[in-house]
Amino acid sequence: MKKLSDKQRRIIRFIDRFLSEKGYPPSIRDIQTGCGISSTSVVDYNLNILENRGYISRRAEVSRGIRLLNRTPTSESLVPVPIIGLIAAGAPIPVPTPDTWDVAAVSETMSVPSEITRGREDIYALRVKGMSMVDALINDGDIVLMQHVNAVENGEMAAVWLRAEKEVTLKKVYVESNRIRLQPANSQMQPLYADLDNVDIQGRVIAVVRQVV
Amino acid sequence: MKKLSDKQRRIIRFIDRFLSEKGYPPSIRDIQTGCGISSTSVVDYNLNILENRGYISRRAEVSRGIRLLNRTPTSESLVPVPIIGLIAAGAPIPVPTPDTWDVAAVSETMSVPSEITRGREDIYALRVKGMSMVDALINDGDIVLMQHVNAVENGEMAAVWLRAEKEVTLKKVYVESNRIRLQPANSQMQPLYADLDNVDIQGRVIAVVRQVV
DNA sequence: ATATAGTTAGAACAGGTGTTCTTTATATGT
DNA sequence: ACATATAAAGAACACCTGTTCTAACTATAT
Repeated sequence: MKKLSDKQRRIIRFIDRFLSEKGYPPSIRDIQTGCGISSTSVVDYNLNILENRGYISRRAEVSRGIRLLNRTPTSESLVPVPIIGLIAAGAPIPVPTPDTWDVAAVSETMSVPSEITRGREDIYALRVKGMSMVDALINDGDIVLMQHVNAVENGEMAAVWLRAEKEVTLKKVYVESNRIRLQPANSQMQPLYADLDNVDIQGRVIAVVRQVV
Repeated sequence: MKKLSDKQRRIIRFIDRFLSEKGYPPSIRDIQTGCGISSTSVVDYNLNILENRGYISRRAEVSRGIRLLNRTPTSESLVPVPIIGLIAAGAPIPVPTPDTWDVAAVSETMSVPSEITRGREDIYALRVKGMSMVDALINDGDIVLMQHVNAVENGEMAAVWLRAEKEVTLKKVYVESNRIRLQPANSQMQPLYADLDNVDIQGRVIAVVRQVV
């Protein structure tokens, strides 16, 4: 696919700016003056190219009927996720309740793009306390996005409660004949083997977010 | 403040639906037929009321110049970030250019909450290739959000290019008298010391995102 | 040079669109 | 009942705006 011309890139950027500043799309003549183009037909010409290449969509005969594609196609939005507690060694992770699901009832929330939650609704977040998860490449202060399930597919990362050790750990879970292999995210480290009835799956790890600054 | 009439609430809901479905605001006549209203002047009349009460804002004489207020107070929104390349051992990270800043010109983008970018504009993303960053608690496939700067404050995490070793590494940077201390994110690991003119600051790390499933 | 595709210019048309005016209807308060 | 404010109807106007047409101008390749 051919690259966009300088003018076409300028038009897209202008539409974007105009849209977020004013809240409605620009008319062709807005684009004309805003990008210093000599004729409306030139704008029309380049808009058609942009439409054919999938950058915008236009509604014929509709004034300001331009929309930017590929960018927030409405399906993309912010999903509020409740931060319901801590994840730390020595204590099982908090179990989400109908109450803590409620974004309004929880003191702390974060917003994540729906890209990440992908429509899954039963998602909550935990703040990591301490360095006990470094073998999972998770640092003190990181936020772990969890989904409340009590079984996971082989190879998925889960919050695992080890009954005997009284520890919660984040590992990839593989069920093998009569034991469970817990594989650290850091593939250079050795796996851990646990008895079937020594492990409780407490949730599935969806994502890890570390805000540095 | 008086309550909105049934018709006015219907109008607002219609504008909202129309906007998210089509990507551009409705015309007065769109609202008229969409809400089953008998005259454009009635729509105009009610829109003026809605504007006076702060529900919408209108641009006089501008077709479809309606915007919904009070919704997404601009404080929280999704910011598109271009993913401009890879970060891997043995090669410096790609330098963002005016071209790669342009979200429209880049093949891959991700959306992050403005919570994370906090208004900073010159932010880009890199995908981590390989396991060379495990000492920074960063895994193969993670995405690193960067800000293009060539100097950082003491203690900030930066992408550091080591000239002699021909390696890029992510470390907390501390300038000490005549050398630079590079502290791994994993505080259980030992710091590295480097000569002042052996290091290039290539960018500041804003956040790390690891999507597991 | 010649041909071809890509791009630009200017003008004009037809319909969309916000606005305004007058008249009538409905509600609200005294 | 009366006065007043609020709401609605319908029509008409003037400008906005997408579209289209023709002509000219580049650039590139043959």
